[in-house]
Formats: sequence, C-alpha cells, structure tokens
Amino acid sequence: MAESTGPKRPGGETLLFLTDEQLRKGIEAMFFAYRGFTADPDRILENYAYGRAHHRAIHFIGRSPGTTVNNLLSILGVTKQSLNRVLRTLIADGLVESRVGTRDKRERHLNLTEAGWRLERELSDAQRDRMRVAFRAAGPEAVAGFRTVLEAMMDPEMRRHYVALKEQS
Amino acid sequence: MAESTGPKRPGGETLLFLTDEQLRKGIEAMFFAYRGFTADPDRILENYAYGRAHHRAIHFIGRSPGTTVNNLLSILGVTKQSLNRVLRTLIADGLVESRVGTRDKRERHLNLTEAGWRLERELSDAQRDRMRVAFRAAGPEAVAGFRTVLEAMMDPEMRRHYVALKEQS
DNA sequence: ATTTTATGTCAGCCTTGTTGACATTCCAAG
DNA sequence: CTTGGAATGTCAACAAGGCTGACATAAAAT
Repeated sequence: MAESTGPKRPGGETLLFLTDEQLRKGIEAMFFAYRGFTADPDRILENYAYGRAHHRAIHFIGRSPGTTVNNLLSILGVTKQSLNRVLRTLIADGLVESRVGTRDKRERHLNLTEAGWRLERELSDAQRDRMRVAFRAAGPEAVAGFRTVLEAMMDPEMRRHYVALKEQS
Repeated sequence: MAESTGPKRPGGETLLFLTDEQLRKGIEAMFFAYRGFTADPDRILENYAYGRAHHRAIHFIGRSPGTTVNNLLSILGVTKQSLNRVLRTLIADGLVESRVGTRDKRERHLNLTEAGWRLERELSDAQRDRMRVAFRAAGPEAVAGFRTVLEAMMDPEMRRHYVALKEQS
C-alpha cells in the first residue's frame, strides 16, 4: 500500500488520481454504475421471460444486421452452445431471423424481424434514457473523459470490436 | 430516432454528445469495458474455485471491516440466501470471520482473516493495475469525467452506498 | 407479552455460463 | 477428387449464482 501511494512522474509531479484510494473509487464506481446501467433493461426483460443474454444478442444483431454467428460469438465472448440456446429461443419467438449465407452456405446471417426491432427499441430506449440523463448532468467534457477511460480499460480484442462498431456508423 | 437527434439547449446550442449515436457508443463502451474490468480477477478466482460473487463479498468486507450481513446485502443487491451461500464457503475456508454483535447480538460482524486479506490483495492489485494503466493513459481530466458520468448513472441508493464508502476513507 | 428485525438454512427453480461428443455442410488445399 | 478443417447445430451433463418460499431462532423494540 505505502509504496504505491502518491506515485511520482519522472518530472516529479504527484499524480493524485493514481493513488490506490483513487483507483479503488474508480473500481467501485464501475461496480455501482454497471448496476444502474443494466437495471432498466432488466426490468423490461422480465415481462418477456428473457434475460441479459437475450438483450446482448438483440443489441448486437441490431447493431450489425446480417452479422454471422461467429462474429457474434467473438463479440459476446461466450461459447457457441450458450449463444445457440439464446438464439434458438429468439428465432422460435420470431424476433430473430437466421438466413443461410449465399457465398458461404455454412454461415448463418442474423437479422432482427419487425418484432425483434420493436423489442430492441424498447430496450435501447430505456438504456439510452438513463445514459442521456447521466451525460446531460455530467456535461460534454466529462462524457469525453468517460469514453476515454473506458476505452483504455478494454482488452485489445474488445477494443477492436468497439472501434469496428463505431466506424460502421 | 430523427426527433431525438441533435437536441438543442434552451440557448440553442447543439449537444452533439447527446445524439442517439453518442449514447449508443456510451452503452457499448460500458459493455466492453466492464468485460475488461472483471477479466483479471476472474482469472485469479479460477485458481481458488471462487466466482465473482465471492470477489464482491471479499471486496466490500475488506472495504468496511466489521460490516453487518444486512449492510452487505443492501450494497450487493442480492438475496440473503445468495449471499449466505457465498459467505458460508468463505467462512468455512477461513477467509472471513463472523462475530456476533456486542450491542445487538442479532447482528453478525464480518471481517477478513489474514488469508482473506491475502486474497483481497491479490484480487484488488490485479484490478487496480488495469485501472491504473487506463487512468494513466487517459489523464486526470478524463478520469474526473469518467467518475462524474458513472456517478450520474447510478441508482440513487447505489450512489448513497458509493458516497458512504468514499467518505469512509 | 407480542411483534419486528437480523440472521441462518433447507428445498427447489431459472438463467446462463461451461465441456465434451458428434453430425452436417462445404470451402480449400493437396 | 479426396481429404482436412472451418462453421454451424445439437444433445447431454454440469456448475455458479441468481431467485422464491418456508421455517427457525435469538434478540431488540414496542
């Protein structure tokens, strides 16, 4: 504890935001904020007997229409068996449509149906509302810092996915 | 979508950071960053046959030594049955010690044992390392913004807990 | 004396993650 | 053309960690 508190830059300037105390506050901020982040969608999903796994699948299919199962797997970081169970119910319920690839017929291309888009909207509206309130309260500079720190916190492969989604806009 | 893009302040200034696109980037940043945030502790916990639930319990007991079960419950937001299962294994494994309260003998006060502190250190060192790298790369202003947005994103009750932990430092 | 609070525990259920095994389809390299 | 491997789907079994409901106990509070 003692030796890592109040670190110095080569220049000698004290970096107060890098003390163990500050880092721990950052850790706890992530924990408590993530709870808020998922709270609203979780409440909505209860009405549909779906869980977060369904939300994640719907989100990223909606974000990248026509994406393949494999791409979704690497974004979500779960096993194909886990994802498949979720996709199966979404397809059976008519929220997601799976089409065999034209060039490579092994691949399945995933798209939201009209009903799928409706749920996607309901979920992302709720999540965006909270994000909007937080962003507005914090202001543009804080939002920029928020994004900068989160990007720096990602694993390289996740950052790749994140950036790829950004550019696609 | 269209009507909520490019909102205006009373003054008339366009708030680019509140567009649906910006909000969605914020959502995805939270998702990918949280994965990184938990990745290192998760790897460590595998060696002990523990999960995130154990980590959370250890973290907050270490943060508030002598805390009661009820307080821990409201911080973690799980049922007493869920928490009890985790606490039972931690106590059985000699990482956590539960003492009957002196003033109110219904309460159990929880503390980390020496072995508990060792694991707490191992976990929080790993998590702080990642946070430190991210903070250093982003800089002090970004870190301040990061914390501001996360605090605004919390549910009020979670913010209460967050602030209470902050002040206790 | 009665009610409420704090805690523990048992049983059972659900979601969502895991591994392992196996089948199918089909591209691509030899 | 044959074969290897990639992409996908599916079945089975299992574990972690949520949940609810029910019940027990001790002690504080009324």
